[in-house]
Amino acid sequence: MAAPDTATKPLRADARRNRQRVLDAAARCFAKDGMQAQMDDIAGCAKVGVGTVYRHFPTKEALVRALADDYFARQDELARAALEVRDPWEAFSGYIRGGANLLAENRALAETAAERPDLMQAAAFAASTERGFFETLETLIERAQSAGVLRPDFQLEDIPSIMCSLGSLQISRGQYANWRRILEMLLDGLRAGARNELPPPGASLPHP
Amino acid sequence: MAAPDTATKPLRADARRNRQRVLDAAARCFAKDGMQAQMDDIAGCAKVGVGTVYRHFPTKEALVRALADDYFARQDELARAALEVRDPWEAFSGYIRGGANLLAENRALAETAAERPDLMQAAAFAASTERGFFETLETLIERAQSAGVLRPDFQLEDIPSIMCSLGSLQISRGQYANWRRILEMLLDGLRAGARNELPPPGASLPHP
DNA sequence: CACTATACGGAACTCCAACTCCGTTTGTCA
DNA sequence: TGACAAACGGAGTTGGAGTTCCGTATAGTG
Repeated sequence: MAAPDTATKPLRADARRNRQRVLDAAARCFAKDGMQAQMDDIAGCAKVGVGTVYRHFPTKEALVRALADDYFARQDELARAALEVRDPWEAFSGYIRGGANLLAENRALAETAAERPDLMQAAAFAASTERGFFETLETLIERAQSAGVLRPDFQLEDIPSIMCSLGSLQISRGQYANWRRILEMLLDGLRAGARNELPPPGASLPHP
Repeated sequence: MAAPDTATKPLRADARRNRQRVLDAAARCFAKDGMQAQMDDIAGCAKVGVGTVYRHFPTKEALVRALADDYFARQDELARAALEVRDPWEAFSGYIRGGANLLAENRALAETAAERPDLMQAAAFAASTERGFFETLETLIERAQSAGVLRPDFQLEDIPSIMCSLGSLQISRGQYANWRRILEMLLDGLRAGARNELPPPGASLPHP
């Protein structure tokens, strides 16, 4: 899936510059208006014709996808940075907070997470550098669980769900201003020792 | 805000029947396809012409609003029923579970909660019977907090946010199948005794 | 300084989904 | 049962947003 011919030829200088302007404009417009943002507006915002937008990104979806790639590259950075944090709970919860903040800044991606999880998932897998993004998350989870600070029944798949949940509170800028409170309450529920913990999913014994 | 002239004239028998068929069809279509559902499809599903749909509901939004009214009437019922439950935690958490299930059954309302909270709020206020819906929720919260089973910093406004969050996981039927797990973990975080509780919002002293 | 491939701009096109209109049908009531 | 207001059906209209097309402009090259 990695680009088979990334070296298809270096872009002309103006083309490279415009491509970036379009990306920046798209980020701004999508952050502000969500998927409502219109291609013409993005073009205008980038001070470029619509045609130029379409030369670089053949469809609106392709443009969103490009932003999603960028987003997951940052998520990946956050997760890696969290690996450096000593305290396993701070590492885990710090990543969750940071990731949620990142999503909170882009309304269109919050919408996409709810409506097109497939697209987000594809972008998430593409974000992998040498070590996969999800593997990094898995490590954060395992560390926190081994340290006994994260409930043992927490699973990797819970992370996208949590992000999507919190993201949905961002779609309507203004209402639901309390999303951080909700997140903190949820985090309290994720700590080991919360009432209704179940045994970890696939294991009946701890590591021998 | 209650209908000023509900008695504008009794509908003709066929009109009354068709109105109901449209509502039923809309409920089905919106539940299945979310806001993507098309007016023509709804008409077809109700075995009725589009014109008939529009005679009863002048816009798509009006149709959604009618469903939202119905939805909040049920939410109201749930909340009242919860008042009858002895155990204050069961009452509170039972309502939350029931309410989330209700929203989970209607994709379009889950989308609307995220995108048009204003519309949902209006419908929620309209749901009031003699006792307001939100007052009932407030009572559930206070009872649980007085009993020391719900964290004292939990607020009424957290309920719509929680519903919206969980609802967003329903928008893409299929992905995010773990929403009930997320809810249970969140509920664990809502119980009194969770780590990072803050003092209740407006009070520095308990009731004297 | 030509010359050409590459890129640009934005008017025009297309498609789709909400909504309208009007000729036809049907319930109601005297 | 006849008359008429109320309701119906669905082809057609409208508007809006994504996408295309092509004449013009410009970066890169010999």
